[in-house]
Amino acid sequence: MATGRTHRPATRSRGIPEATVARLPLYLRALTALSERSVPTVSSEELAAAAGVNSAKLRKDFSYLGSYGTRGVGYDVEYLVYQISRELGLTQDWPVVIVGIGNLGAALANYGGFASRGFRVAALIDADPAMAGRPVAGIPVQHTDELEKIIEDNGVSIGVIATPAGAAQQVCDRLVAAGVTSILNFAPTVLSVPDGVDVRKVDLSIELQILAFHEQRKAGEEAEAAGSDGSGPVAAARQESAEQGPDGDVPAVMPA
Amino acid sequence: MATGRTHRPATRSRGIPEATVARLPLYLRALTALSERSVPTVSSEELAAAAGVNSAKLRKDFSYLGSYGTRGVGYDVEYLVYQISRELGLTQDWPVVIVGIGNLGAALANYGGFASRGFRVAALIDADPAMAGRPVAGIPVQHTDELEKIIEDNGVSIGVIATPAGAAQQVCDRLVAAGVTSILNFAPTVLSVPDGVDVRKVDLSIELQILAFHEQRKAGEEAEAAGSDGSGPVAAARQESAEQGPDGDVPAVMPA
DNA sequence: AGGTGTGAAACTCTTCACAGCA
DNA sequence: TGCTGTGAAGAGTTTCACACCT
Repeated sequence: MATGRTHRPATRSRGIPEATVARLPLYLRALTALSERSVPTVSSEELAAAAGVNSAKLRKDFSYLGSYGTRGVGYDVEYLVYQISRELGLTQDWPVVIVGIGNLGAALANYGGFASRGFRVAALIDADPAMAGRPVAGIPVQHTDELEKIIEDNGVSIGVIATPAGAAQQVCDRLVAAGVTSILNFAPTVLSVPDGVDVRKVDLSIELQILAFHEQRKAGEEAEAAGSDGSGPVAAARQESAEQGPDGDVPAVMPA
Repeated sequence: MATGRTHRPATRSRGIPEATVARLPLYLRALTALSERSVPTVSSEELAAAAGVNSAKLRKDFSYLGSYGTRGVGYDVEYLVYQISRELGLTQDWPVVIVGIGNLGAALANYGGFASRGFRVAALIDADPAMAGRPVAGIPVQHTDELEKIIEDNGVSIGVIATPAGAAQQVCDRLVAAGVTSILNFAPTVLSVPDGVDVRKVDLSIELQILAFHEQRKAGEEAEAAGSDGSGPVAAARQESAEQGPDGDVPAVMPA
């Protein structure tokens, strides 16, 4: 890793594993659906199925949060929704700005999944003066010149970058300088940020490339398997099938 | 683990770890940039920096592909581009269909990153009859009724779902029935697919929730730290900062 | 010298399997 | 009885550190 020294002696055991954190939103989504159907309790087995994980993993994940279940019964849906929301920090309001209002930025602005969690789109920002003032998803687009003012006035700490790759680092620098400490990056570039700033990235073409890898392997195996196993083509077999591998791992910190 | 493997003692040692596969596109992007600047060779250190990983990891990753470097020198850029492309299956053409042409679907259709890899948008499909015939990114949108025909005529094995959550499973079923074996899902739902079909998902709000978790933790630590360490506010401290955790892990299989 | 390739150690995450409580 | 909570085993991933080649 970069410089660091690793272990943090102190900071106590608030240690929820990253892998667990990444699944909490999944559980939350499943729980919200149950809540809307007024289901009072769920077993780890049922909830795991709804979230698409196995029950042992789910129970282990929840064990990091505390003992919120009842043996012999299961989990109280409403209570769990609250606990997970709190753990994820969704009980507070998070103003976010979206920079780069092309198709993707517009899609993000219109995406209902944000508002339903604690996220509020505080502003849309674009470098194109022609966009300024035009409303997208009911929010008027503002010019990049206003970026710093917007961040400060709204106390924004989370920024979404949906600009072309070429503009991303520059936008990122300005966001960070203005006080943003978490960035969700859709531009296909590695962003360099100072220590203390989190970056997560979503790269559409990377996901497709991973699929292509597996797709190619299937084709190869298929050809190779001709004859080795006489039991029909696809066969039934194990559930589980498609786990999404360790995907991510975005370093985000870049040593000059 | 995606679908397939597992069983089958045979299939020989073509085993590239998932974590490595997930990083190959990152390396490829960095290498492509170097290639465009006509850089002939790179060291693991330089390339790692450009891709945002550390050099030991990069060398280990490449070691799974073979010994493509030269000790004391580094890696030949063009050669590596080719080897990685081949490994990912990008030396062949992958026709893909995008289903659901809202803002997000349109963004995907317009995304240049696809064509520049081996992906070709074979068709855009939407359920809204009013969209039919209208061109998006130069490609006319076709109605959902045509889905099966399009898949078959074009030999499509990769499908992208950008529909609302409610329609996703149905679309998924039709894609699979028509022969698609890899799906990239943008709808916030767990998709149920038969064995042998890969699903990767991208959920915008999940990424934001993970950022919120860390953001909240930062705020907490900051408050808690007041006084414990006299050296200025933010301090240097842990480098580490922004690794994108084990993010993914999409189960994709959903019972009932 | 300079930088790759790689065993081995360290760490993280997942799965097992069962004790223990409602 | 039924299902949670969890120690322990197992699998996968990252990092170390150095032998080895150019």
